[in-house]
Amino acid sequence: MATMASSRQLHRLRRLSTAAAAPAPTAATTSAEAAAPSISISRAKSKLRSEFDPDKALHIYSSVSKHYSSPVSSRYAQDLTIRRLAKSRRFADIEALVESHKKEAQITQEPYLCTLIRSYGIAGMFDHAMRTFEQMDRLGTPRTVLSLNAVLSACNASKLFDRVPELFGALPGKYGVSPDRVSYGILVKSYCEAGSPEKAIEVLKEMEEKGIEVTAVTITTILDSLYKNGRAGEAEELWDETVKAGCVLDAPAYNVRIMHAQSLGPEDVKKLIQEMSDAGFKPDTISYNYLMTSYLKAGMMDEAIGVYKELEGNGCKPNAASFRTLIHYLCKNGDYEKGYKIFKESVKVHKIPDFLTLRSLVEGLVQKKRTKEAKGLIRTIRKKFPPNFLNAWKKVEENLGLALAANDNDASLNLEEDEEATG
DNA sequence: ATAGGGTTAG
Repeated sequence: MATMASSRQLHRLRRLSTAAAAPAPTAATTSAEAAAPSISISRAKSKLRSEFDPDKALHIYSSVSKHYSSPVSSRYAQDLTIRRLAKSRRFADIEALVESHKKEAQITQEPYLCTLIRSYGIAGMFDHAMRTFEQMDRLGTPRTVLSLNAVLSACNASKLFDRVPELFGALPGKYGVSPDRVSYGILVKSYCEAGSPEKAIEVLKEMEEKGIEVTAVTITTILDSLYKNGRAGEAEELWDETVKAGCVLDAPAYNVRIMHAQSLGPEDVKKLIQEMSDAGFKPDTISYNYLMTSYLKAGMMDEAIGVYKELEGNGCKPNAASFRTLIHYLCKNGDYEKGYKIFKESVKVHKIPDFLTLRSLVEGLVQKKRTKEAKGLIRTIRKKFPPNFLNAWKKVEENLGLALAANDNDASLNLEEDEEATG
């Protein structure tokens, strides 16, 4: 299974090499919709999380979408379905699905229509998003800044960062809608994503002149971009100016600073977490993950495990990244037994790490002759993962079978037997 | 009811 970071990179590359809206040669059909039984949104969410087959994802989503209640409650399910379909380049199916929603009675409600614009954005189908925005008069949907923001956002989501400033200039006049602080936030994001945080800072000046509030969200976008472009000095400057201007920075803003401090060392991270607390913002899982990671990078494994163990006491829960990072570094350090313990905890809360981490864990366990643990891990993986993951996993198992035959005479990993034993 | 921060290592 691809990691988040690399799949995002792949997505970017893919977008550059293909016309996003070009339909895949698969048949456009939403026939699943007719047959889908009704299920609750929360049930759909949990099913969608583990469903990697886009057809099945579509089926699950369709079964819930007709019970549409509000944009918020179905957003997660909708986004996930679109992402699955887009990843498989099923653009014709996405179009069929989204267009079918334009026939719903709620289409005259702007928030509902915005979810459709959003879906096209997530799929990288910006021209469809734009067309939906333009169709609003015909569909009888009143147009406010909400849909303006939706279409600008879809432009960013489609990675067309250069087009956002252009649309920001043209659309308000053309459609008689004034941009608000969110619109400006989207504009700022586009400059940052295009690698020009200095242009984003100029936007801040324009906002001040026009009396539009600059929020912590907008500042955080720019801080992140400055740090990522190696401009830490300018980031600190912006932070100080923002505080001086009386804008309240919050937990996500602190986390951007902590992200940067992480590369400086655990002491710097600890100091910032303290500063964050003192300022009245509760450090969250993301903050502590940075602390844990900085310990791991410094080879301070016990301290890192300490951070992990204290998460709960600090009112936080480990997330998928906590497990993955911790197990990854424990393996790198040869602490496979400790890694296995953490792995078992990740299974309990349904946050199993990615393929590569699991591979290095099981290989390490076998190498250390912890056959029982290795078998336990393999049993769990077979139960928990979808078939396309298991195809790659099978190769890992096969290689281990060879390694075992060569090094270990009595403990062979007879996987067929194991499979039967667990039923 | 729209805009922000995350995870390995190569």
